[in-house]
Amino acid sequence: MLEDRRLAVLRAIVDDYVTTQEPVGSKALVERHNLGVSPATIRNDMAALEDEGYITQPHTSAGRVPTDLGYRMFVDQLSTVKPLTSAERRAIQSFLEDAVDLDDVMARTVRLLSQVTREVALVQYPTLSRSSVRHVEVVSLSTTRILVVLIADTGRVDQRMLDTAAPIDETIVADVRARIALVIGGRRFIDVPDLLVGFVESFDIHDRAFVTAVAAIVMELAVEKSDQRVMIGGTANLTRRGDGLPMNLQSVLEALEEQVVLLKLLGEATAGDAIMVRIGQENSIQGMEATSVVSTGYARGDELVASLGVVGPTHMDYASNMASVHAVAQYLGRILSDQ
Amino acid sequence: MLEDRRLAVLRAIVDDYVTTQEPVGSKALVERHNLGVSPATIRNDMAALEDEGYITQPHTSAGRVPTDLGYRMFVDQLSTVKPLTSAERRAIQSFLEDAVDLDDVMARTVRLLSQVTREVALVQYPTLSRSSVRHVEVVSLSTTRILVVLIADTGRVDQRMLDTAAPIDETIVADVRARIALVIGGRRFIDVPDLLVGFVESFDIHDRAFVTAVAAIVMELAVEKSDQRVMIGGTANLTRRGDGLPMNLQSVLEALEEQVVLLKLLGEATAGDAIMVRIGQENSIQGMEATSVVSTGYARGDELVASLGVVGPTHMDYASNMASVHAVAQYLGRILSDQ
DNA sequence: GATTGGCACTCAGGAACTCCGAGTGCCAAT
DNA sequence: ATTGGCACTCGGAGTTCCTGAGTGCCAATC
Repeated sequence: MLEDRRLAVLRAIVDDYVTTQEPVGSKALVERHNLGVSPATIRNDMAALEDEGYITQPHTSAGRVPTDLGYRMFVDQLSTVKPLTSAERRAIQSFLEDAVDLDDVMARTVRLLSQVTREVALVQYPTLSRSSVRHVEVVSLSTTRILVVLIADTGRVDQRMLDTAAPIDETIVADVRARIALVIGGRRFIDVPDLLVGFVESFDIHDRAFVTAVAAIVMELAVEKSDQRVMIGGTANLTRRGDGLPMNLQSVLEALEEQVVLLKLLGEATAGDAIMVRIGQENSIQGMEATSVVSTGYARGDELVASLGVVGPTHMDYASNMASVHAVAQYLGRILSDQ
Repeated sequence: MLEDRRLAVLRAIVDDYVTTQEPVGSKALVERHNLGVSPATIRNDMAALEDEGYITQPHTSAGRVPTDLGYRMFVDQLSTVKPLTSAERRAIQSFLEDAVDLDDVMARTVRLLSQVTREVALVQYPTLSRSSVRHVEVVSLSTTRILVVLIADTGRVDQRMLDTAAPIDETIVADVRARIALVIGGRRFIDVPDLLVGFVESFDIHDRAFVTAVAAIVMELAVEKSDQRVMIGGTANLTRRGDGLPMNLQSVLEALEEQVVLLKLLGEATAGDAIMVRIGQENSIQGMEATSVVSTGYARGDELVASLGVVGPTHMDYASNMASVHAVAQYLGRILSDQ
């Protein structure tokens, strides 16, 4: 009972602080939420919560503000994911299904997510490693220039240029194209390195330098470059909050320009399709100590292929954002699988 | 003589204001620049400059600040483009020439430009219209799903998915692939629509629905989508200025999220390889009334293929930024042509 | 006619000060 | 355990004052 009320108080504090952005006091709390007790009682609870590290005072004689730990507790208590309204669902669906290609799907998703949550949205491109090679193309652009293109069954296309020392004959290019397609076509990206064992040796010794280079590029495309892309949108939302920005805008913007950082932010979310929330300092990235990340994986069919999520201040609306992230991930998965 | 000094005064005001960000007064002016006259004389000149609309006072009894018109005059007077140091040149060159493919070149360029100028950098992907088709590929991903890929001689790759109503036979796909490659391979993108006249009719009537769809996509890729991509970077630089931000950060960030807006910003710069500067309100885009754009075209070989530039507050360092934009455009062109 | 020193005037912005009220902790009573 | 009472704290809003950088104008000078 006592414990119950304390949790209710914490929840109420987070609620109020998220909406008003101002430290919340005991009196305001009993007025707005109908807890059936007096302010004095609440004060006792608040003192206890402060001792336990869930809330803090910006200065003596001011209301309380949740700490990272407080948000954490709050989020952990959130069991029921608030469902979206049917209007929202319709909007999401129709917005996404007009997409014409993978880039478009990603672009629409990031836009959608940032508009719905009013936070910064991140969407990772489907990873190649778990999908397979739909098509591989080797094209000569000039006598010393070759373009290698890999097309995944997710619709993702990656290409890479190759400059050779000596001119390459078109017949060899055609030969390589045909044979490499035979070897890795339809196979999983993750198996590509194994499949290419011995591939180079099957060619005439004169051509091996070239074939080796092509094989290296294919491997690079299939493995190393396989999850390098993240799309970002809604950065303008960082400035939306009332001036009381608890985070350094510049450092956040800087961090968000690094693909590597974005991948790290999302990458830690790969554990299943659960919704992951990283709050403030739980997040190890330089310059993002005062931000939270809500993310989850999304699937194509029944395979997780990548992650998406939002980044915002620690005093974000976790409940809504978790619901939105969840819903968008669901619909994105559906779109990817349908098509 | 008199006119000369007025210009010198304007130049000095812009110089000082750009560095200090504070209204500049007559006394400070004679101290910092060695104009051989007294403050009183400068005051007269300043009054005249104000009458002519080149400078203004934020409030009575404060120093002067350049107006958009003042910056315009200043920029027009800048004849000599300040050359970069040889160290800077080396840095640019080595940074750009490590790029592995077109995406990488663009990413490096945008990063470079934003770091050198400390402004927001924009780089447009090479336009297709003036380049030619290096390769066209039609691949069936499934029986009702076709992927069309167009590769330009600039190294740019565009793809587009097509869902068909009825299943398509692989032999037809191969036929279309071969014949369309024959028709438009090696030709200029700009000529593609003409070349495709009568193409559909050369097929069996049963296949025309499919062929029409493919042709439509090829045309779309070749023409409509031909200059749709702009890369952006360095948005964190928007927050760098001392708090006295004369522009609304949010509206600028919002505007910069719209590809269309970016294209418009750069698109107006296509006139030759001259450096174009659009100052404040000269720029018609919503939300960017307090920003300036410095941009120029860049060439591949001797053909202009697209534009790049920087966006920043009207009180940017025009001389340096113009030099940087010019230099980066030069080197980018060189890299694109070399390879 | 251009330049200059002198001078009265303006006014934004910082410093110092006051004051209010939301909020707290603690305690005795219930 | 809860509550009303009460003394205490202190950030922030509001006010006032003051300074100094900067101006415009004018008469004197070159």
